[in-house]
Amino acid sequence: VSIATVSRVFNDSARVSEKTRKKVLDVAMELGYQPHASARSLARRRTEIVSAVIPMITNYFFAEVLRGVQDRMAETDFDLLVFSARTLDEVEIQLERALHRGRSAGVLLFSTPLMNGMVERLSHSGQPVVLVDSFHPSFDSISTDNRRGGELAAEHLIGIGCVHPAMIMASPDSRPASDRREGFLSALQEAGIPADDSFVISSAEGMNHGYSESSGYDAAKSLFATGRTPDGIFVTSDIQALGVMEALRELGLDVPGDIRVLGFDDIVVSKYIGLSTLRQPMYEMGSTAVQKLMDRLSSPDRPVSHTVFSPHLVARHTSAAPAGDDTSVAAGRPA
Amino acid sequence: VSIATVSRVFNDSARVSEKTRKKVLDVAMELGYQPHASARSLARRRTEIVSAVIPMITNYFFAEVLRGVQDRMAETDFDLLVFSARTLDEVEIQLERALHRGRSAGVLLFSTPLMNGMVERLSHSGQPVVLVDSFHPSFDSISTDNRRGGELAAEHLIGIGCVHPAMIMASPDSRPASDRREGFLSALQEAGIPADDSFVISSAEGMNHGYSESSGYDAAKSLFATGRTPDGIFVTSDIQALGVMEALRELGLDVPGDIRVLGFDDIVVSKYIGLSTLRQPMYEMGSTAVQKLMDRLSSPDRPVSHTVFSPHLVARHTSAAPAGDDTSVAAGRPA
DNA sequence: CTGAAAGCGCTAACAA
DNA sequence: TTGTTAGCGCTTTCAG
Repeated sequence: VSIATVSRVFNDSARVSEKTRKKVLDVAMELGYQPHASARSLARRRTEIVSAVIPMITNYFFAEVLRGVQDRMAETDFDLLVFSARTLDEVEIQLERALHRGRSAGVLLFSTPLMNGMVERLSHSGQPVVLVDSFHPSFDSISTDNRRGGELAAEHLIGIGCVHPAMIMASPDSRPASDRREGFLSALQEAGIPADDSFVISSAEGMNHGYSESSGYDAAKSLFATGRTPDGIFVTSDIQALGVMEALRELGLDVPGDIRVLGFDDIVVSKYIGLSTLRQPMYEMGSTAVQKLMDRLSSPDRPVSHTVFSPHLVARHTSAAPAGDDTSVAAGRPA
Repeated sequence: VSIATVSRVFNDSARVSEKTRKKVLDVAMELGYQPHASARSLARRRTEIVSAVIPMITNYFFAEVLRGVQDRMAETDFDLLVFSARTLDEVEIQLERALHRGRSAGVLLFSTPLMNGMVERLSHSGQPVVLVDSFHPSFDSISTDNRRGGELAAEHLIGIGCVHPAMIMASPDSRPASDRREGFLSALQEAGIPADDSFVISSAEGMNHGYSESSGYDAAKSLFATGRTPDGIFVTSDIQALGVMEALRELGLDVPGDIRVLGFDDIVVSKYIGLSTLRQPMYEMGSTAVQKLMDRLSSPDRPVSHTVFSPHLVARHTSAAPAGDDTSVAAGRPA
């Protein structure tokens, strides 16, 4: 019944007899005793908290990734502090808050390009960081092969017979969005379609880097306002695609009859509205990110590692080929 | 340049001259000094963290509520610890974790009926709790008038001419779901439709209390398997309604031509798929919850308070009345 | 294997 | 207005 011994018990120290361990545990249970988190981390000089900094929690993409994060985290003794932001400026503020006062042991930074002094700020903080959905040579990261995603999009659209493809992308400041454009355009050219930037229209900026229903809606409207009449549209996210489809409906265009739509992400609702898309393994991205962070926490000197997932096509109703064409048979409309 | 003085500066104590305050702040800035969170909360005997315990973060309803939580929280010095769970059992585990070791100053408990020993456990923890989307006389709470929601649903369906309404609800264990049923059935009877429980089919239980696309899908399938042919369906959540609509599509039924669908919540995607629904002020529920918690933290002895929001009808495409009928003109399909 | 004692970095009386 | 001092509840040498 000493004090150091209790500490040993709660830290699984080897140097404590089975007998006293049990005694301590019993009494602790009876009294409802639990070691105080703050005192513990003060003494140990480390916390058991990880921070997640997330631009726009509304975005369903993050909801999926978060599930992976939470599930993996539940297996550890760490808790998750969530900081969400609506704009890039807010991300910096929230990141600052996350790094603040040594509250957390490490941070997961989502979909945020590392600007200006952020790299130094992060290194200087001493906290390990893992980048999710972005890249920087100095930090562990998880991302998707967005260029490849763009290529797959172009190939699919061409495969189902589109001859006038177009693309609606999020802000060009979003690296994933511009990588997807690059892959898309290059695959079009590869296929003999003389593609250039006029094939691409960018969502209005602002909130959430253009990844929103409303920016997709606006972009679609302005696309048709220019007089172009594409027969297929690749959109950089499912969430934007929802807005695009709403706009098409208002324009009296039938999907997939008059025009095909292909999104990106494969958020949960996509299945239920029959939206064709390029799937990112969101859940895995989340859980892998946590794993990477745990690995680095336990061995800080390991080399920086980057994991890149490949997107894959999920063809559904909105990109169904004309009857008789079976290029998209693979997935088809669910059931 | 003393130590207590620095503490005073960082705690906005009045008893420090403008001059030294500035000096301290300057030096702190230069050195990048920040008071250590754990040490501070150990000394003060209180943390600046609030825990949110959320069943199934995938559910878009929570994503919306969380936005309200985050926004309000950003105005305080508190950070948010998120614990998500997939089943009710997991909720208990996560709640336990949230109350553990005094990590947080208070907790927000979402959509969870207080079972068995939970009331005592919560009171015993010493941490204030605010219930969101559930009710218990002993704790502050925020909820929606679900019974009224059910009534509104029935009135709307009847208003657009439905004569054989049906309802697909989540698990009967979900209090919001059964309150909605109660309101729904009583309004039907009020209108002269001899309604009883045969009008209602409950989603399969399991994950997330039946609030999921797949459980909506399954329920719709089994509803029609019984041979019933309703001309309108009230579903207890938009998320389930997505599954219901998918099922109807497969059954070859046109919405709203053959049958009308009315959801609950008004999650973001509902607007984009034209789903009629009963809107809960999710954002406000989240921000109000945080406010209530802050209030209680600052004055623990205030009387328990309960806030009840009223749902309101958002009529869209899926409940459009036959041409010529203008009962649902108010909202209509979004421009 | 167990206890004693010295902090971890800060706050909060209490003096000065 | 500022400094001194005694903890907050735990971990961690260092003895025993």
